[in-house]
Amino acid sequence: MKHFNLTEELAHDISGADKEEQLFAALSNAADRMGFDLFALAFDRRGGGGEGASMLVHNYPDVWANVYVGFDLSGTDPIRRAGERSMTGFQWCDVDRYIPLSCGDRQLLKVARESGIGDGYTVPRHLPGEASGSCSFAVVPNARIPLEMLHAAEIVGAVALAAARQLVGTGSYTRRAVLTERQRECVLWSARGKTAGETAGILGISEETVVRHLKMARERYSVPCRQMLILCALFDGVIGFSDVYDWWRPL
Amino acid sequence: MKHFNLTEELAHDISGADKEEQLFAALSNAADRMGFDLFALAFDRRGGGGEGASMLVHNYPDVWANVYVGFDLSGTDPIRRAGERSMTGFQWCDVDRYIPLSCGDRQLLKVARESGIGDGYTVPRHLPGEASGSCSFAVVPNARIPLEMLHAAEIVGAVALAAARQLVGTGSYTRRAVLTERQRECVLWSARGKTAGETAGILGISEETVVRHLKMARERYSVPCRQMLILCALFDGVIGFSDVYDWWRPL
DNA sequence: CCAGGATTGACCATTTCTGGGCATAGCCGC
DNA sequence: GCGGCTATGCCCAGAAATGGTCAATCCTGG
Repeated sequence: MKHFNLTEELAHDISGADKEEQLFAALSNAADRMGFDLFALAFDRRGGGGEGASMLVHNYPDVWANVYVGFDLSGTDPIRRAGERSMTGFQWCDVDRYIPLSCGDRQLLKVARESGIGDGYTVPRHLPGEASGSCSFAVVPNARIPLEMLHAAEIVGAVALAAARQLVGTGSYTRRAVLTERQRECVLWSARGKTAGETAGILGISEETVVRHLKMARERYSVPCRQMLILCALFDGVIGFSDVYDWWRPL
Repeated sequence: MKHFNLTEELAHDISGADKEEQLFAALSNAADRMGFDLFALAFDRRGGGGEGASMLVHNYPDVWANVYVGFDLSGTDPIRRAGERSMTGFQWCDVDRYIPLSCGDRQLLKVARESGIGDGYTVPRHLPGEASGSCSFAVVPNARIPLEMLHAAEIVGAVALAAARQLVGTGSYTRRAVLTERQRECVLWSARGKTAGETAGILGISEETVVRHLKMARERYSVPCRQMLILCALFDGVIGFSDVYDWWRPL
């Protein structure tokens, strides 16, 4: 029962944290008790009104933290990208099962290793339209990752993310723009690669009207171009991957 | 170590399932071993258009299943709604911490109880733009919910959802085209809403060259327009939502 | 060494998109 | 009814994207 009780205990500590410092202390203790050297919790809330909030709690080496923040690597971090493709935690050495690694990605991981970060385990969580976050536990280079603790890490990470969500606050969360049915249809066909003219034919309306719908949709999301309109709709779940999937998959 | 080993064992069984029947059997066994009477796993690929876009595996009483499906209660189900607002599993008796319960919601829960479904624990998971799902474990009315097994249920549920994702079909990524680093960068900035000219300034190269990279990238994916190029890159994990996140709702 | 790919740069004609404006009609809530 | 939202249609000017061709440099694998 050792591990089980440990998980309970750590989860309890973490969920009791009501300040960032307490969360740091609890996570620090948790990482240590589970046999990890490092931890990093990142949580981002995206409010519809634009006032987002985020939290970053970690004990990564300063060298790496400075590089990461300085070069704003969070945008291209392959670990973070993999987190968008997994429903469960994953080991970093397995990221290429989730996403392809580019040269730049490998370079980033290499620099991380040189900065004192070895293998790790990341627990990702997403709330569509509201927030995304991840909680990672890692060891120093060449150290053994405590495989028997990954399930504990999964629980502890999840609890930590829930705690972070509480701390960041769900208060003024407002749903973002909603598209009308017609707008949604136009965005969908646009995402499927149709031009305004083709979409007009499909929907049986004038091309000018399709253009108008897309124009209104762009205004709702306050984006200037079609690419971003489609991405916004995708993230909001207004359209889904599977809506578009079969249009380019058959190749 | 009993619970810990049990979790490992059940997780292994479930992740080994490669058919819906095997998943049913594994979940059935898991629920039983953890002290639950009932289980239900629902997985939805966004969009719902194509075949195999969703999965439902459960051993709920027929009475309830018929009512649920017949009246299409999934749309109003408070448990499901709560699942969209939680990053971790939750007990059904705590749903009002996540969402306000309307009279209709309470009525729905009451009918469920009369149909033989007591308290339960639901593990929700979301992948932005791709899928949402939940895995619930429940007991019959007036039975004690195995509180000491909730963490195990969290793990088992997550693993079951990951398995369902594999079965439904979008789980494993297949490498189609690979973009060069430069192409990837151009696609990324394009996804962030930059025009070829702006991207050129950012990358410090000529606009013509950016256009060329995007052209080559489109050819690799055999798509005619920028929208689909970006979607393909997103599908493949070449770029991620987080890569573009902060650009499409900047201020 | 040579073939092939990656990267860079340029030009052109055509299509498409974007941001303005304008107008009619229907529907819903106050 | 009035105001607001939605849907529809049209016009225009300028910006951007697309598809095609040509050419130079650099690097890597055979």
